[in-house]
Amino acid sequence: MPELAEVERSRRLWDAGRGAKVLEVVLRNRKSHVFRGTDLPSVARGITGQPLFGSEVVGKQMVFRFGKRGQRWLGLHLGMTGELRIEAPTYPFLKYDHLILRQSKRSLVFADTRQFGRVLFAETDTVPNWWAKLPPSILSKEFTRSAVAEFCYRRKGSPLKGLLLMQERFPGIGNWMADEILWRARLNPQRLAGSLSPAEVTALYRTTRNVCNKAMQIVGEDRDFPNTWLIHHRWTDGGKCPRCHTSLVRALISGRRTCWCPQCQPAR
DNA sequence: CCAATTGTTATTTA
DNA sequence: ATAAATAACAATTG
Repeated sequence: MPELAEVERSRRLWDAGRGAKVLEVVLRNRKSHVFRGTDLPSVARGITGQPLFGSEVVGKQMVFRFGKRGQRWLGLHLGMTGELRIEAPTYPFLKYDHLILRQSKRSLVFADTRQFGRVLFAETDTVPNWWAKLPPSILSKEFTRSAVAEFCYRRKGSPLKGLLLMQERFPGIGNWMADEILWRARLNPQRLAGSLSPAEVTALYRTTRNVCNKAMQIVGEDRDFPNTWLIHHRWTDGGKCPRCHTSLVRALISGRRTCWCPQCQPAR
């Protein structure tokens, strides 16, 4: 379930191998869709024998840097079903394990059944283009109310649900987080971005930051989301709004399954 | 066999 | 030219 917080959790998992050398790079399923456009020989050549230098995350994108100066960049995206795991050093592999980095004390595993994820690689002392062009994180200083307001205007014809899924402005937001944010901001997901009052734009901005902040905190402390969050109620039939206990409604909006409370989030 | 799936991107439509 | 909708990608599950 890779959205913002889960991606951070994954990064942290692999980061356990920081400082340790990669003894072997195992590439399985070389034809896999996750390697579309990836030059596999340079991945193997570039990482074998190199220490894990550090890792970063922006939205749903992760980068793991290798080498003494961190000049070998391995970009990972988990797509819809990707996951990172830590296994024993001699762990063999399962069917959908695509990339395994062997260290003396552990194996770093990247698996993805549906293969919408992606592996990128670059060897460069400067930041690779695919990393440099990422938008500012939602929890960074550059993510401001006015940036959200401008985006609402530019995408004025988009339903709010679709708006929040646009990674160019809301990196890391996925299906469940979008629903969570709109529910908390009391905004109907079908409302068009251009229809928001200034107060509603403020609410959208603040709630977005808030939900991201809380999600990161919860993952950091390795806790589960409280039962007062919509996420626990949105998938099951007959789910009730945790706030007012009205029956939740589900429909396809912006092509994505969406859940909301008709009482708290009126259509207008 | 059909529909659905916590994502992105190329193509089509308006 | 823009922006929004749709199809496609691949695999599994009910």
